[in-house]
Amino acid sequence: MADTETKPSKRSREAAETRENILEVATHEYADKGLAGARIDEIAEKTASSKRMIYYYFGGKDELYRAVLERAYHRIRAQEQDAHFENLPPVEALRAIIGHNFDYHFEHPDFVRLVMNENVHHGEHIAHIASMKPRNRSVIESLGAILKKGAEAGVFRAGIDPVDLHSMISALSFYNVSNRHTFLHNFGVDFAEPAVRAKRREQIIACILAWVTRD
Amino acid sequence: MADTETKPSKRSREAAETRENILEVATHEYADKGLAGARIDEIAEKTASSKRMIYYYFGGKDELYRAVLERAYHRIRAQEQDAHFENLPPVEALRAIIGHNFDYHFEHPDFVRLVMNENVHHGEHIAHIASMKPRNRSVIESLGAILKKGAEAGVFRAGIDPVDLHSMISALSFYNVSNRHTFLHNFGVDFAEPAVRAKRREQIIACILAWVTRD
Amino acid sequence: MADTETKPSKRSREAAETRENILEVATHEYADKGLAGARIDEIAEKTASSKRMIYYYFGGKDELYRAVLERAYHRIRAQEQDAHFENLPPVEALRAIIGHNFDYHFEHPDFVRLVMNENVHHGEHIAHIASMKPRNRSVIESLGAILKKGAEAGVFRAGIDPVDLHSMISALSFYNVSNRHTFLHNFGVDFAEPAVRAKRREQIIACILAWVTRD
Amino acid sequence: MADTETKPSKRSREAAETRENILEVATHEYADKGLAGARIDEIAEKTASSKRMIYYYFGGKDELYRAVLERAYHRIRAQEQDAHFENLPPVEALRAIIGHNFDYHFEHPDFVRLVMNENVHHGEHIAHIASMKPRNRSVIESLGAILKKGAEAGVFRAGIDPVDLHSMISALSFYNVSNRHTFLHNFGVDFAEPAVRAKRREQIIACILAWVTRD
DNA sequence: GATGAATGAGTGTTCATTCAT
DNA sequence: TATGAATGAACACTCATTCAT
Repeated sequence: MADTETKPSKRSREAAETRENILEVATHEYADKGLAGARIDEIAEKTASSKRMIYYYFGGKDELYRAVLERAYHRIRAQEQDAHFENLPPVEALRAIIGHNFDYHFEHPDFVRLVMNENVHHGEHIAHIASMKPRNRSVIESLGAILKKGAEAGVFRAGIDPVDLHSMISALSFYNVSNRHTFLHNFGVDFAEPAVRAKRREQIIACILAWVTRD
Repeated sequence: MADTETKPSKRSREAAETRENILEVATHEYADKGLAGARIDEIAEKTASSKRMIYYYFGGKDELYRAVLERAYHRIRAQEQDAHFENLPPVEALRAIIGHNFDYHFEHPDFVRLVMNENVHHGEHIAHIASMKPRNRSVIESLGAILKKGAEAGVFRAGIDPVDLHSMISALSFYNVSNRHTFLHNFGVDFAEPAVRAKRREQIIACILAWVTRD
Repeated sequence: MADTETKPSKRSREAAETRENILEVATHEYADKGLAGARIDEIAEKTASSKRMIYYYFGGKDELYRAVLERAYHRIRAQEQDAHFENLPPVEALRAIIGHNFDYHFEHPDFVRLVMNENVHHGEHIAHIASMKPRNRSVIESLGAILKKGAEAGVFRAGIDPVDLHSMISALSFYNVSNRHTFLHNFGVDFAEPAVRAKRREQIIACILAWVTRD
Repeated sequence: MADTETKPSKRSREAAETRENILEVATHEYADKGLAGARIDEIAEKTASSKRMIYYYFGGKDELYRAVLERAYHRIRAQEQDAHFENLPPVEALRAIIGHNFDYHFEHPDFVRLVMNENVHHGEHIAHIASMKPRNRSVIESLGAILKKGAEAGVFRAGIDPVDLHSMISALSFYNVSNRHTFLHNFGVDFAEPAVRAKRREQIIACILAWVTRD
């Protein structure tokens, strides 16, 4: 029956929901407390299902963490691929990309915190996740195309490595979320405050544009 | 008694050494595994003394962590205060400060990782540490003085908030250490490689200078 | 319906095959790991059918174990009954019986291990299996007949209890399989090695014959 | 101080008692239920101390099992070494050794059951215990000396391998304890009944002597 | 000041079994 | 009859912390 493919059974649909529900809860817990600090019991409790199901679907605490990490990365890459700024003039395209990246970090603190945690663990878990590199490549290619167009148009310096550019954008976007609490305590400025956030957004765009345009 | 200050007894000298030894070991453990991931038993084992001493001197796991965090911050602020670049011309001074900050992060990954961890914990522990703000102020004052001198000299734009400038420098320096592992996995570039590190050092300096200098 | 016996339906034939397949797999698992050590999931996985079928056909882990145990005992008793040595002269008949018993143990380690396991469980499961005693009786009767014939012929001592004789044969045959691993480790001799096995076979026959013939 | 060696502190004496108490309880539990069937919680409960102490002293379930196994073997070998029958005439010495071995098995069913369990586990744990072989050697040497003396005196056959002899004695002694429950169920004879036991003791001695003595 | 022994609450994981389709 | 999903009780093991000497 064609139906079996187009209409998944009620059972399997519910199963997918269970899985997704677990991932959602776990994402928040791991982001909030880190891999070592999160508790399987607590994740299970906040879930619509049970602790047993976590083991049924994911195998264990670490494997669940990896599934969470993979999902988080897939989401940001998917967003990046959805956003097509290549048709804009180079400067506008770069402005848009930086702004988009900046906003994404702010709107997805869980992603930022998962990445922090993964670095705390020396990236040992991300190493086990395949299928990540092809997605990363497209980000770089996109930046590369804009840089090339801008260089040809004489608005950008030539010779800028798109990976370097990406690290600049990423570093400046990441910090606002990753270091929010210590920065607030040390300097009394909360990056999450709307006014501060808007100001920083412009500064970061300006900073990077200044870097790519000046000789 | 004046004696206790001028001639510390053998006992108290040894006590200070024990304390320092514990802090050193604990710094590395907390930096390596995070607060939740670190183990008191493991810290004690790597120490020249015993688990009992940790409780004797610091009270518990969290208190030890706070002592470690405080010590790490004191050290970076001390270094920053030792480095006096105010007498250099503004551009040179800023170059020196950025380079110094960049290098400090690279040479003290434990500090970077402790700060990451503290943010994972929403800065709840740094909040309990007093005596941090005065030290932070001096960093900002130092940058403020340079900005002012540069603006007066016409080389820097006017109206730059030294706190914003500090966040720029910090973000760009921090990222290379904090996100080293995920960046390596995703883009195949290891920030810790000497050539990469040197290149990024120059780019970061260039980027910030481009931002603060007048067009 | 007579049909159900003479022409088993396809369904019931398949059902019998499913049952038998489960028993075969379970026999090996229980023999290998013991009742407590065996895992229903693992048994189900190695089966051509599923975990649900185990519960459908047998009821549960313990009941499956009993079915396995019963089947294993039925098989050895069936073999013993198939082997008719009563027509041989007493000494030859006894030789044949001992040799046959010795070989059976070697060739059916799963049976030996199931019996070991059952004794570990204080024989609580075998107690629930009916229909075992009549079969055991025939072994004893067979030995009794040979002993009687031998005593009458003057080659065996009189007054030997066939149950005692059976326990001698059984003990000497069982040990080679049941204690193979510890004996190998302790004394460096592997009963399963062909040369060792052949030597022991002769010694055991000789030993028991010496016992029944000497005064 | 010499005292520290001759007079162990109260603490360490109590610690040794705790260890020993755990071993005693664990021996019985492992012997009763097997490695897979025994429960750490249950062992802990029957102990004068706690579950945590089991992990403190032994490390885990398997390691505790190994400690139990090692202790059980050390005890039987120690008993064997304490019993000196070498000065008796060969036949009497052998009688004594067999009787002693037979009795030991009856009086130490835990030992027998631990060995059964170890064989269920394919001897994988005993393989990790060092220091067992030298002790085993002395049993064989002892039997070898008796066999030699008996052969020289013309009462025993020449050429009997003491390891073979040991396996005969061991097999016949072991079975009465190891297979007690199934034998009782199958043949209605309880090896543990005093009369049965006494009868089997004599039969086993007679059987082995018949085998080793010259016709 | 220093050490090994002890503890209880918790932490990840596994198990036999049952349910819904 | 057959299958994947679900369950709760139990299980082995770990942790920060305290006690006794």
